[in-house]
Amino acid sequence: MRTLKYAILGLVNRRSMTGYDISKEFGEELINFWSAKHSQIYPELKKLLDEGLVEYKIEITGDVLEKKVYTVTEKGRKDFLVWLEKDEKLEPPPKDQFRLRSYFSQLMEPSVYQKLLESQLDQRRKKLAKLNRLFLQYQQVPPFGSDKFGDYSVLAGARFREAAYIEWLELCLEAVKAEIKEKEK
Amino acid sequence: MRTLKYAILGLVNRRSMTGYDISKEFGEELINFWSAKHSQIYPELKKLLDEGLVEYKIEITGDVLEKKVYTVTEKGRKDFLVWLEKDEKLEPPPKDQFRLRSYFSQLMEPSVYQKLLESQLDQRRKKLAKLNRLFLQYQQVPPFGSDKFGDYSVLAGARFREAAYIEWLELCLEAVKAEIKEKEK
DNA sequence: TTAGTATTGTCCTTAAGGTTAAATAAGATT
DNA sequence: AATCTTATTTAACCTTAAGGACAATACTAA
Repeated sequence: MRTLKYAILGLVNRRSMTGYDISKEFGEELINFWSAKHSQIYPELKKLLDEGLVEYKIEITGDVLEKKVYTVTEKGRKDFLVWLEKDEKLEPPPKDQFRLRSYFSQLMEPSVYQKLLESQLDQRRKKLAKLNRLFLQYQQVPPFGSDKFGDYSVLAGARFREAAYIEWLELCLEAVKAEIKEKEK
Repeated sequence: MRTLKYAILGLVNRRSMTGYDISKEFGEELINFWSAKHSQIYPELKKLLDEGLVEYKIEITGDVLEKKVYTVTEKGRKDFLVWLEKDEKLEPPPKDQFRLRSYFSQLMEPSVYQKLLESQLDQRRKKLAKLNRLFLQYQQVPPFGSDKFGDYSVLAGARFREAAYIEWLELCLEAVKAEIKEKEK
């Protein structure tokens, strides 16, 4: 369903930007639920251009470096809004390699699985701590309609998600530890 | 990293099965964190065969219908175990269309976003209820190493995930409702 | 002057997923 | 007994998504 199309359209709708800027955006807040390499972005921008959904002006940085600054067209804005307001069915649950490993975990030595779990936990906790630090910026929920609401909302969502993942890992870890104790008897 | 390869190898390692059986497995517990269409499975099986990681025997159903029953080879089992025990860095967060919409939600009328949120909530709650029903089967945590541990673990994980998603949706809904009330004044 | 950042792009491979086709089997119905 | 439906089984074909590798040039600040 070409979702990248709408991610880009949405970003360019906020403010004019270059392909490089878009690329950077995917490395900031968006990274918690969307990403794309520049090798996807540039071809997609070209496509949007062909479809008349965006247009660009060339700006010169320094002496010669040409930047293509993209702006959304009226057609593009409409197209984006139609997508934005669409009520869709749930997507299939995301693929998750670690869950796949856990599904087959009985084939490992408990101590090996324990190590994997601890490594995951460590990484997830660090990630959550980072999200929490970002979250501190918000003294209160920014009002819906304000610039900050989107950022706040997805950040809050990412925190819930990570916290839930950690809960799950802890549960698994408990079970493995119990097993190891059992064995020692 | 050809994760489908390992998903299939893991399944076939449990018990011999046909492509069709594998296909069905992806529609059951696995569906909470992995899936694949048969149009991916058959080519992958052929590849695994070429690599000597699986082999098959033909069984006849009825008079003529040939079933290819796949079994993992020793080489395949080793390959699978190496993957299984690998400690990997976190994957990038999964793409999520609804989060993307939320990120841009300020561009919608609050009432429109409210409808979207309520629809998502409805669907997620139904899904969680289904997971909870399945979860009732387990009186207690099955011991690690037992057949059921994998099933239990990923089911528990799916419950945490859905519950967290619902929490997030509720938080968003609160914010939008507050905004609507504010406006009415 | 050199290292790092900015900027735009192509090419190639694999992964993913949808559509269609085609044949047989098994069970239910008329 | 004939027929209808649903499940089983394998497979080709096509499109999009994703991500890594390669390439080239320009600007900025230490």
